[in-house]
Amino acid sequence: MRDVAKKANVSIATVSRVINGDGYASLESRRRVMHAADELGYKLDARARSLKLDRTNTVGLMIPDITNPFYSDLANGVLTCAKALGYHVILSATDEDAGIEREYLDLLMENRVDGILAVPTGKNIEQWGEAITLGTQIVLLDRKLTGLSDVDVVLVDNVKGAYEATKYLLDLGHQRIGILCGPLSTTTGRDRLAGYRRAHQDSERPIDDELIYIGTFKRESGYQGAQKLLSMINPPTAIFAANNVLGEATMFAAREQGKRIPDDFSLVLFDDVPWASLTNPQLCAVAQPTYTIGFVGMQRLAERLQVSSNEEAEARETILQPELIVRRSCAPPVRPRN
Amino acid sequence: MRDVAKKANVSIATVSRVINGDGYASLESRRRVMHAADELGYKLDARARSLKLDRTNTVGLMIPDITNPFYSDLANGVLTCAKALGYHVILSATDEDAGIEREYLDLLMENRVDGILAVPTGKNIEQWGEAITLGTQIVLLDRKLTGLSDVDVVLVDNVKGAYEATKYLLDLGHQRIGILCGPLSTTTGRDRLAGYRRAHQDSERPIDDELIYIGTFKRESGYQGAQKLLSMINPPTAIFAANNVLGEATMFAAREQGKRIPDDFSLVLFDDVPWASLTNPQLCAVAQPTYTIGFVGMQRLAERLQVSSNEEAEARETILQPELIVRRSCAPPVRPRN
DNA sequence: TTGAAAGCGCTAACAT
DNA sequence: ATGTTAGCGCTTTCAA
Repeated sequence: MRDVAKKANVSIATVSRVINGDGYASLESRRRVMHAADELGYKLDARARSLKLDRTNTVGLMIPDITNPFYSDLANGVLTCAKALGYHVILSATDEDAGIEREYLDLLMENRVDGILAVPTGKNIEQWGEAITLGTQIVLLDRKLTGLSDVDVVLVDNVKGAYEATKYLLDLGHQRIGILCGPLSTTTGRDRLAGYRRAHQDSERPIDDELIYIGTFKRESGYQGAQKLLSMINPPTAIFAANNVLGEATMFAAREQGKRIPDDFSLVLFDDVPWASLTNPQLCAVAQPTYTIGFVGMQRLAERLQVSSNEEAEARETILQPELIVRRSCAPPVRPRN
Repeated sequence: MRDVAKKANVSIATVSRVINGDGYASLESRRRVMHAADELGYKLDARARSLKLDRTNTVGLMIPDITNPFYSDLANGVLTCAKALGYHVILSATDEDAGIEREYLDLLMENRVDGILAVPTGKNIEQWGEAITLGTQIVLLDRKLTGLSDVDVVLVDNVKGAYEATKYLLDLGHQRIGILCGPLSTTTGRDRLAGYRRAHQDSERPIDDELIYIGTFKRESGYQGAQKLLSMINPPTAIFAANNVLGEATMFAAREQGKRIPDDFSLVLFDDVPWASLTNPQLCAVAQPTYTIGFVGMQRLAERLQVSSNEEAEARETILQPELIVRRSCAPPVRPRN
């Protein structure tokens, strides 16, 4: 900047003004500065500016796994909205690991991002609380953090989605419905299980606890869970997989055991995927407004940042609606048991 | 930091030393500083530090589309390696748009990222050249930039992959093989077409130019291209889709036209996807070491950053091998024509 | 072992 | 319309 100023025969203040299109500057200075700037290949230093202005125009985004289409679609929503609003985003993948999550949280705070969007692991409630206390602007996506009010959150009605999926299976006549569930440290894990339970209650059907497999949201867990359920002496006639990865894993497990869908058992996923209608059979799933979660989350965060210095904006909870997409992977049980 | 110093009754220099575990500091000061620091909820300011140290430990990553499993897997490789090496990454999606790419390039440079990893659109050769001239450390992924030597690049042997896919179809007896190709502004577009051509030459089969559909790597393009090819009077008996999205779109187009795979036409994709073996039929594809491209790319960049100030490290080109995965979507043509 | 002070590149208040 | 200057939070040389 000094160099540009020298070359253009003006002060660095003028250079600053020209660069920012801000204050006054004569046409002549403007021309000279511009010229000198690209002669020298000058690029503004965003760090220095942010140090002065106390804002980085950067937000942090933490998701469990970028290769899961749910999260990558969600991230896409964030990126798109962020771009429109002039923010850029530092992305980090936590792999559902509490340690990694803490590490990234620190990192983002050290970089003084303007705000953070996160699908939290659920295992660092205290740290998140601390971050909020320190004044960090946070919007949670997809999952809540129990005990942490005071945070904006954008999510889907998981109880409802799971309820409808389970109800659909029950109405088809299934008596033994297995569930491949995520960790109970997450609200998505808990709520989807709750929906499953409530549907049974409302239909006055008992639940065999053997049919509830609680693991993680990852492939291996789904695979093991599906194997276990499918090889029971009295196996379920339907399986509800609590996310897309678990559902995919179930398909593989079924193939290996030579089980046919929906002949041998019906399958519903929570979380639809683009290729669900290309599989054999086409997959019945609870669709979520994935992209929207990210997009709206970024909007909320931006709104918070506008009023930041004002009084504490009170926490808002945005709940989006899931939708059951019926496809061919579900059918009445062949040998219904009573 | 000043506050911490005050509270601990030491100078800010000492605080700095303690925080960095660097220089000398008495056990007593160390203790006092640590105490004061977390009493006050002190967090180092990475921006200020980077300003001083002239390095940000941040790299930029530019990919066309995060929802494409190829790029998200690649990004995953980058993230994983970056984490291991202590870098964090600013992610941006260009949507194959030259303007957006330029914008992000500027942004990353303004933020003084230590280096940039990019799957370039191919439309901003000049800007990339300029960035390099200005001393930015760059590693290109998946695609080269013609006319730009001097850049590290990590990619797959696209000619070979396309050659093998096409050869496989030719050997099955197909005489009319359609190709859904990406933009020729990208080396992936050009090279995959080149492989297709060379396979024909080597087998001494003519190519009907009507069968070559050059579009973009996006869904709509694939859909239109597939529709066009499939509704020809003398349609191809096989289609080679130059990426996974194009292949997926072809499946949808085929379904709408009531065409069966592989009965009515065979299908091969460039770029395997996780669910390729769950579709009906299972999809034959050219698999790429996607994650590795990202991982190795980040490694290369880190290596460059180590020697940066030394003499110019000369550009290295890393070429990984693709592999044809034979699955059920290919079969001999039903009515081979001569 | 510790402190004082310069300077990284920028913006903005103030002075001209 | 333009220039001078303080200061954002940090590291590091130099001196004590």
